[in-house]
Amino acid sequence: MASRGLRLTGPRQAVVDVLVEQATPLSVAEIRDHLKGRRANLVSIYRAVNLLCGLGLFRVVDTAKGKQRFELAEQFTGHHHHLVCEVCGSVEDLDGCLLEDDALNAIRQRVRRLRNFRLTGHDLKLVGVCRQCDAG
Amino acid sequence: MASRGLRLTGPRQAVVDVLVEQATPLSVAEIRDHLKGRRANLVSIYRAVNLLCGLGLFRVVDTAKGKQRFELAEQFTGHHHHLVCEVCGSVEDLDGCLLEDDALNAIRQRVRRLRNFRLTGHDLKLVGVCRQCDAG
DNA sequence: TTCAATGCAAAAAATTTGCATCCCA
DNA sequence: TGGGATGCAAATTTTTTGCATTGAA
Repeated sequence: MASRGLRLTGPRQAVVDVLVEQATPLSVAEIRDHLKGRRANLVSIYRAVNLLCGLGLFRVVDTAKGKQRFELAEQFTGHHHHLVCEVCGSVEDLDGCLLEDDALNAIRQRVRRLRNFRLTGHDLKLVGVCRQCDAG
Repeated sequence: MASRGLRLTGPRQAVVDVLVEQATPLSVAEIRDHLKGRRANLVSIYRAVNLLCGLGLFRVVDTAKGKQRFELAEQFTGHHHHLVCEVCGSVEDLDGCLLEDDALNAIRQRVRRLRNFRLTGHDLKLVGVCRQCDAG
């Protein structure tokens, strides 16, 4: 960070630590709720996640209803998918990839030719009902 | 709708028509911008899309930054994936499914056993750069 | 010691709710 | 004509911005 004239400050370190500890994508409000003792203004959390997304260290995950969640970039967590509960909105990670390389390469070429779309990645959301909601 | 004591009113019909015409998921604001002549208050659009989602006729698509987009349910459009531009946020539909039935069934059983998660569907977002943004 | 980062307040954007009026069935 | 739906206004929620002060390097 220093190389870009940026500083590793208390609030930023706290936000990073929370996302490292939690294995699941968190909203800004959830990050604040997990700070426990350490302090960081909500505004600073917003600025931190946006900065870190821009640096490629965090990633936005669109899973919640109209709320953005954030997680560590794939270079840290490895590629994975998400189990999203359609009842309560909870999110669990599922390591590994369900898409075959062959299928992915085929689609990459297809959308390139047909739509001039340059595929750079993908995001698979597995929707269903989680343990808690299925029981209740 | 009548069977449930609901009414097919002007604004509701207008919202449905817009989503039928457009082949891509639209936010509430985008729906309003496509009304062209017909009138519907922004609040009524919110209430309409929420009602129709509840009835299973519309579907929420989490693609935009902190905004929800809506499209017709799969029973009308058929199962498909989305090409999402990471630069401008535009969304295109891509018909068909990239996931093999075998892979899907395997994962359904796996998450059932390991996580007690009951899989009901999935959502694949193909991320990349669209024609316009790649050119500019 | 300097300039980026913070925190407060306030603005902006997105969504929901209350209530009197309207209008579809 | 009655009860659901609309529209306006106002309240909530989520996110961003302005600015004086603070603090990491």
